[in-house]
Amino acid sequence: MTLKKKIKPTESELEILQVLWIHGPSSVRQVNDLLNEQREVGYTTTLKIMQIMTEKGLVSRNTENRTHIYHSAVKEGDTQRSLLDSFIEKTYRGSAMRLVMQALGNQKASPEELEKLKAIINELETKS
Amino acid sequence: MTLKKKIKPTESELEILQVLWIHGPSSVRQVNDLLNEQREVGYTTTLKIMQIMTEKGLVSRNTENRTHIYHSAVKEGDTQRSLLDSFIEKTYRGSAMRLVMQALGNQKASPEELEKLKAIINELETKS
DNA sequence: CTTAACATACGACATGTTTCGTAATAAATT
DNA sequence: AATTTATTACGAAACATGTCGTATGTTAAG
Repeated sequence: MTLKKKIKPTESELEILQVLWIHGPSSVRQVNDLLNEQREVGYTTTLKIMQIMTEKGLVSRNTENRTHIYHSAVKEGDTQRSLLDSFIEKTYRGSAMRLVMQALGNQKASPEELEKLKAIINELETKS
Repeated sequence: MTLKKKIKPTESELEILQVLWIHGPSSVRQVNDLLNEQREVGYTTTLKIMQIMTEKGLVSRNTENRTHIYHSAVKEGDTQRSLLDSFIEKTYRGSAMRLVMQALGNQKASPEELEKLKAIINELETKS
C-alpha cells in the first residue's frame, strides 16, 4: 500500500506549480514573468514562495549556477487528486457523484469528451 | 442575467453552513454540539465565526430571544457551484471535464447514479 | 435574593500566507 | 576598473483565519 502524504499547496504555490508543469524546469525570473501575464506579482514575492516550496518539498532546485533552476517535485495528477479528495469531502460531504453531476450541469462538452465519459461509465457498470 | 456575487465561505464557515443546511435553523449551542461530534471546537470559537458570517451575509439570525437562531442565507447548490467554479479554475485550469474524469476515476457508483449520469450525457449530446 | 448556568460581545493572541524592502553578491556592461 | 543589472537570502509587515479568555448581561435554580 502506497503511503501517500497529502499534497496540499496553497493557492499561490499551486499557481507556481502550474507554471512548472506546463513549461518545465524554470528559473524564478521565468516563473515570475509568466505569472505576471495573469496578474501583478513582485519578483521577490515569487522568489520567497518558491524558497518556501523548496523547504516543503513541493519543488527542488539546481543551485549549481547562480540562477537556480526549479522543477516540480510533485505530479500534477497526484496533486489534483489530493486537492480533489479534500474538496469533495468539505464541499460535497464526500459524494463524488454529486460533484460530477454539478460539474456536468452547466457545461458544454465536445463529442470526444463525451465519448470518453461514456467509456468510463461503461467500465464502472461492468466493474460493479 | 443574474448577477450573483461569489459566495466563498472559509473552511470553518462551510462546516457551519453544512450544519445549517442539514439541520435547519439552529442556535450557536446546537451548531457547536454538532461540530463537536466531528472535532473539538470551543463554544466561543463557533460563536465568533457565526458572528462574522452574519456580517458577511452568509447567515442571518433572529435576535428576538436571548438565544439567537441562525439560518443559512445562501443556498447549498449556489455555494457548491461557486466553490466548484473557482476550484476548477485553480486546480484544473478551467477544464471541468478533466475534473469529472478524475472524480469518476477511482470511484464506485451505484447503478442509479450511473443511470442519472447517462441521462445527463444524453442531454449534453443532443444539446450540442 | 443569591448563586449558578448560559448567552452574547469583543479584544487579543497564534498561526499561516502573501507581500515586499533591503542587503549581499555575482555577472554583465560601459 | 567602475557602474549597472540580476540574483539570492532574509527579515518584517500586512492579511486572513481560527482560537480562546474575559466581561457583561440574562435566565434559571437553590
